[in-house]
Amino acid sequence: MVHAPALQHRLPADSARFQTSPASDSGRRTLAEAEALCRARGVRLTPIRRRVFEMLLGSPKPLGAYDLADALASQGRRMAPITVYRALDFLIEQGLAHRLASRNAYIASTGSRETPAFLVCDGCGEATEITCQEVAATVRRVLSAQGYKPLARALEITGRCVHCQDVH
Amino acid sequence: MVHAPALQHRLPADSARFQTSPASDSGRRTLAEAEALCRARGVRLTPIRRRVFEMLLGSPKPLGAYDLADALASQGRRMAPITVYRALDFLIEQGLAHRLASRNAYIASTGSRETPAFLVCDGCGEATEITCQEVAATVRRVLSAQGYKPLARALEITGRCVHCQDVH
DNA sequence: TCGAAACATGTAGTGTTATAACCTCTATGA
DNA sequence: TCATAGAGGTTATAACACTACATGTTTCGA
Repeated sequence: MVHAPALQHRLPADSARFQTSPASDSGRRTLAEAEALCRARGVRLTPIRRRVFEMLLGSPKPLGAYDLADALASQGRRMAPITVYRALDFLIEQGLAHRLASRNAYIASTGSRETPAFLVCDGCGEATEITCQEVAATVRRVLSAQGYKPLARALEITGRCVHCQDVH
Repeated sequence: MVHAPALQHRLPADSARFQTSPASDSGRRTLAEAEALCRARGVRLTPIRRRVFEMLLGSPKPLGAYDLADALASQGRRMAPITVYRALDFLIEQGLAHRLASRNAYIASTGSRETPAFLVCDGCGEATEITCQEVAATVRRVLSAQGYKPLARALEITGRCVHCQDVH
C-alpha cells in the first residue's frame, strides 16, 4: 500500500494548460481549506469525517471504503462499513471527495463545485485530478446538445500512466 | 421496467454534430452486424452470448448482470450469474457492449473500436451512446498531456435528461 | 474418424461493495 | 431542562462480481 508520490514533473508538451492536483503535496493546505469551507457552510467536519478525509488526502491513489475501514482500524477502534460510507457521503456532498465508479474507490478533491476530471491509470490505479476548461466545456456542450442538464459528477478518463505503459 | 423508447427527436441546437445510437431502433441491423463482426474475427457468438446481446439491444437503459439473469430466466432455464458475466466479458472484449461503472450496468454498443461516450441520466438511468470527434479528441489530448496512453474505455458523462429535469 | 486441444458452459461457493433498519448519544437552542 | 436534529453504533442483508473446478462441445489435424 505504501507508494512513492507520483512523479508529476517530467511531462510532455502542453501540460501547462492543465492544473493538476496530486494529493500528496497539498495535504496540509487542503485540510485547512476543508475546515474553513465546512465552517462557512455551517456543517460539521467531525473527527470521523476528518480522519477519513485525511486518509484520502494522504493516499496517492483512490481508496476503497473497506481499505479506509482497515486503515482507520490500525489507528484505533474498528469502524463499521456504514460509518465509513456515511463519512464518505458527507465528504462527497461537500465536494471534498469523489467516488471513482470505475474502481469502486474514493479520492480527495478540492471542494470546488465545478465538474472535475480524473485521469485514472488502468495499471497502478493512481488517479490525477485535473481542472481543464476544455474538458468542462466539451462536457457541457455534449450534454446540452442532447438536452441534458449537467451535474457536478467526476469525469473518469482511463488510460495508462507513464510508469505503467510498458508493463503487462 | 417497461419504458417508452427515448424521444430522441426534439433536440436543441447543434445535435446534428453528434451521431447518437439509441438501442431501440437499430436492433435488427446491429444484431446482423454483430454476427458479421464475430464471423470476421473468428469468434463465436454462441446462443447464450447472442441472447444477452439481444437483451441489451432491446433495452433502452443499461441492465445489471442480475437483471439480465432474471430476464433470461423468464425465457427458459435460469442462468447462473457467472454465465451472464462470461457472456458480458465476451461482448465487451468484442466492443459489442460496455460496462457503465457508474451504474454497475451494461449496455449494447456498436462494435467500433473507438472510445465511445455515454450520456447517462441521473434520474431515469437511460443512457445514450454518442460518437463525437470533439470528445474523442479532448480525451486524447488530456491524456497525452499527462503522459497517459489512451485506452478504449467508455467515457461516462452524467447529467439529467430532458424528461427528468423537473422531477426530484 | 478418432482423439487431442481449445473453447464454452455448469455448479458450488465465496469475496467485495454498499445499504437498510433501528437504536443511542450528544450538542443546541427555545 | 427538555425537545429536537444530527451523528454515530449495531446488526443484518442486499447487490454485484469472481474463483475453482467439473463437464460438455467444437474444431482440426493425424
